[in-house]
Amino acid sequence: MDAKQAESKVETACCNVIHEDTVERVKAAELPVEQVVELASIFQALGDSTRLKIIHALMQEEMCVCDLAAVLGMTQSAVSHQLRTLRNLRTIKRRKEGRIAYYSIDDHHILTLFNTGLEHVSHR
Amino acid sequence: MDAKQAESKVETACCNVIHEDTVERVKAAELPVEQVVELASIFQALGDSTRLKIIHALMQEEMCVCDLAAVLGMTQSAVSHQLRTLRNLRTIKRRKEGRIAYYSIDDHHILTLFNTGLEHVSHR
DNA sequence: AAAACGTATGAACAAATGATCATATATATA
DNA sequence: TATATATATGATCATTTGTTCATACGTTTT
Repeated sequence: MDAKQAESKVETACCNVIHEDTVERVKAAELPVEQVVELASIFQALGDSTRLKIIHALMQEEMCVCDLAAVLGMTQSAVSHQLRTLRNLRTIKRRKEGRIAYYSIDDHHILTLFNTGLEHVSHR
Repeated sequence: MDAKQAESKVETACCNVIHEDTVERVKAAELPVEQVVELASIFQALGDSTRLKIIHALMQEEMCVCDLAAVLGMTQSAVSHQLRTLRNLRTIKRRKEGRIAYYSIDDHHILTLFNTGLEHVSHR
């Protein structure tokens, strides 16, 4: 390996690899990119107070947009936008009855995450 | 209640409350704001691919910044910034040995969240 | 048919975010 | 002491995010 190759080997970092064995082991254990990205998007959906409040509300019972807005003290529009976000991620689902849209939890795995996180916060 | 009061009752929403009993019940079950905010910040920390990769790497073994940068194929600076974010949230901790900084998982509740989420991703 | 109502959505904007670059800090080595 | 190395950090910038406003859409009521 000449100087050029050695240089390119560390082009992504400003410093050299210190523990080659560690790097190799950890690289070998790496998760598929798509999996990490999807995981990140799930956590990101839960990473906002408004959306958490919506989820927690729907954990109690099915609700329409208007009632959610009243509970959260927010604009109907703001709530509707966030409901869309959560629905795109298949976290919640919608049921229409006339002009009223009822939302409820769709993905119940989310509840496990929510409760695990909540327990964590409680036990600080 | 006069017209003025009735109007202020629904000032946050563009529409009227449809199910008063539902709104009351859900309001009664509301979580404390600080708890929701803290919960959101935890999930937000996990809501980024880079940070998830860092956490997953540190789940394997303790690592220094340089090796992490090599594994992630990222700048030392970018990694350092994210490490700071995670450390501020007490998710990871730092051990210094000379000029080398070794990071490792601090909050092991995070691992439960990580694995629960991962399981969720795997099952569709 | 017209008006009222619940909901959805696009545009606009401020705030937050994540990466990069340059540089500072601190420790080790020559 | 001077230099090299590992890490930290402030400034900058492009992108993303969350809310608001205005308005459109679809259903119900009058």
